[in-house]
Amino acid sequence: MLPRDFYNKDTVTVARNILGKRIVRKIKGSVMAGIITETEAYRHSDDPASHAFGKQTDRNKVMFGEVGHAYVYFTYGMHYCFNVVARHSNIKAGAVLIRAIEPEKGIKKIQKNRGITNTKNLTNGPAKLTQALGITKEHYGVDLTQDSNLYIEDGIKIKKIYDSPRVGIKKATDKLWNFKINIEKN
DNA sequence: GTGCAGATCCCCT
DNA sequence: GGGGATCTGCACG
Repeated sequence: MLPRDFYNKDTVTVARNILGKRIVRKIKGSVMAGIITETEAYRHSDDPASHAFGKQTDRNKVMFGEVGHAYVYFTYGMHYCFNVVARHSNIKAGAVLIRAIEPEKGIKKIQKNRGITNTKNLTNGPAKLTQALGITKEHYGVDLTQDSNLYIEDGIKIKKIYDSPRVGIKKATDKLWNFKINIEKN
């Protein structure tokens, strides 16, 4: 697993550094894993698009807690999104949204969870990958630096990172806090 | 290939 | 009571 201090840096820095790392998910003996290919940074008082922009609430409290834990939230009435709490210690809250992964292990299980068999659209979206890996609100607050049924470990080396505006938000669209890599050309 | 409507729950005001 | 860090299917052409 990645150590705790990997997440104890500026949220934007962690969002870049975590590209190419591997998410591992274990369910009853079967193992799924994938390489992180797209992320977004969400910070605190300087980021109106962040769930932690305002005060601390029951929903966002994990973003104010210890780094390296999972922040899972439910949205649009049917989807879960998966974040990792990460911030420099002089900032109160922050998290990195995992938007896409490249499937490596357990593709059959992933296809079953998604209910489709094609390989392109399996995990290329924030709600798709949570469905694919079976991540739900039961993972809210889970420590990702411990060996459990969900954690993050070192992965592959990265060459080029592409910076873009974040997706699906209406505030702070000037910030280029969406980061992705191209595995094919890596 | 593009674009839009519908699904449908939880949290915050 | 309103809107959201989304995905899918269907319509159109």
